[in-house]
Amino acid sequence: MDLTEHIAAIPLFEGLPDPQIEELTDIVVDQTFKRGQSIFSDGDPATGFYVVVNGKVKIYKSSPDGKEQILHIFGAGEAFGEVPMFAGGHFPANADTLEQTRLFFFPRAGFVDLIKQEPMLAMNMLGALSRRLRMLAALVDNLSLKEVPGRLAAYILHVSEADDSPDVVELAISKGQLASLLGTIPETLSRILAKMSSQGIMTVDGKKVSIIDRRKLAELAESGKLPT
Amino acid sequence: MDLTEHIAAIPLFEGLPDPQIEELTDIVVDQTFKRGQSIFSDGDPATGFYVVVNGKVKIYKSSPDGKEQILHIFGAGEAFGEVPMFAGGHFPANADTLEQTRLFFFPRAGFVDLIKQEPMLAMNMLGALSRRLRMLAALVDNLSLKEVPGRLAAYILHVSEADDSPDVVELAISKGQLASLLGTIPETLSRILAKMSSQGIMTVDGKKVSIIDRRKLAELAESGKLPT
DNA sequence: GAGGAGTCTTGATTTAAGTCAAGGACACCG
DNA sequence: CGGTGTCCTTGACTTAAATCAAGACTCCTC
Repeated sequence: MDLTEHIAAIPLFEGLPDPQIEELTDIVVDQTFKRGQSIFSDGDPATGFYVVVNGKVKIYKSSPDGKEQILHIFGAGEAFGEVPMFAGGHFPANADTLEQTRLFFFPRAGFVDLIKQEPMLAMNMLGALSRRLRMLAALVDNLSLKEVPGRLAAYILHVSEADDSPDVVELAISKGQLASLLGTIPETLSRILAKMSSQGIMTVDGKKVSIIDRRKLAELAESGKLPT
Repeated sequence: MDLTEHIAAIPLFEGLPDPQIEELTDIVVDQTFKRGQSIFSDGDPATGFYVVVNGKVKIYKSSPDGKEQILHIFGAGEAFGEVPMFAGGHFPANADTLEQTRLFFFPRAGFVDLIKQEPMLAMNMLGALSRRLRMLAALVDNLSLKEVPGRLAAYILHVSEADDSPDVVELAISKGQLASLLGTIPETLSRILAKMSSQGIMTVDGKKVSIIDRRKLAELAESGKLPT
C-alpha cells in the first residue's frame, strides 16, 4: 500500500477528490515513534496536526507532581492535535505513544487553505471535533458526577458496545493506563475490579473482562453505587 | 437595532457576505426565555443551534440524584448546541437560562448547506469548537488533577485576566453556580473562600473578590495546596 | 531458568470533600 | 414593617478514594 492509498483511507479525508489527496500526499511527513515517546507537550507551539496510521497515542494532562489524566486514546485512522490550527496556536495537552506508532504529520501551512477550498474536508473536521467534544463532555460527567465504580462500569459498557462479542471485553490498554483514563490510580482500580468480581458482576482475567450481570453494570454506570 | 444588524454582529458570522447574512435573517427564530428555564435537555434530538443575544445560559450535565456539573456558561454573542449538527443528532448536555435571556435559534436545515458554501463560516465554526475543546480540556485538568482550592484559584485568575481592573473581580454568577462550575458544592466553596480570606490571599464581599496575594493564588492554581 | 523490570494486588492509614443539619443574611412583597 | 424565599455560612460527622508500604505476578532478557 503506498502513501496515497493510506491517505485516501483516512476517515477525515473521506470524500476528497483525488487531486486534493495528491496534494496531501505531497505535504505529509511520515514519522515513526517508539513506545513511550513524547509527540508533543502541553503548551508547545503547534505547526500542524497528526493522524495515527497504526499504534496508539494517549492525549493527557499532567500535574506538577506527576499525576496524569488521560483525555483520549487514539488508534489507527484517528486525527489529533487539530485544535491549535483553529484556536490558540499551542497544544492544549500532552501526547505520548503507548506502543510503537506510525504517524502522518500534516503541516499547518497549506492545510487551512485546503479546508477553505474543500467543504467536505471542513465538514469532516467539524464532525471530528464535535465527536471529541461529546466525548470530553462525557468524561467530565463521569469525573464529576460518578464514583470510580460508576466510571469503570460506563467504560466497560462503552467498550462492549463497540465490540462484536459484547460479553467478553478485551482491554486494549494496561490497567494503569485505564486507571488514569478513569481519573483514578491503579490501587483503587484494582480494588474495584476485585469487588465487582466478588459480587458476580463480571470476571477478570488479565486484560479479559467477561460481563456476567449486564443489568447491574448498567445500573452502576447510571451513577448507582456499589454495595459495600 | 434590527435583526440583520444583530446577526451581522455575531462573532460566528464575522466576515460573511451580506446576502448570507440576509439568508440567516430569514431562517432565524427569535426566542426569549425567563430565568431558570430549560432550553434543551441531555439526549434531546437537536433541530438546530442557538446564539445568545443577551442574558446567560448554563450548559451542564446532571446525575440522577440531582447533582449538577456545569460545563460552560455562555453570554452575549456566544453560540451553543452546535455539536449535534455535526455529530450524533442529539444534545450531549442540558441547557438552562441563568437569567432572562434572548436567543436566536438557527434551524439545522439549510445551515449546513451554508457552511459548505461559505468557507469563512466553516472556519469560524471550527474556531468556536476548538476553543470549546480547549476549555473542556482545562476543566478536566482541574477536576482531575487539582483540589478545590486550586480550581478556585485558577478560576479567579482566569476571570481576572479577562478584566480591566484585574485585582477586584466581580463574580458574574452566584456562589452556588460557581460551586457547580468548579465541580464541588456550596458548603465546600464557602469554607474555602473563608480559609483563603483568613490566609490573606484575598478578601470576599458578596460577589466582589479582591486579590491581595496574586503570587500565592497563582501557586495554588498550579496544583499547590492550601496550608491547613 | 535466574535475575530483573514493569505491572498488579493487598493491607493499613490519612485526608479532602461530601452529607446532614441548623442558623444567618439579605432582598423582595404584601 | 414582618414574613417568606433564596442564598450563604458554619458545625459535626461520614465516606470514597488517595497515600504509603510491601509483596506477588508476568514477561523479558541473558
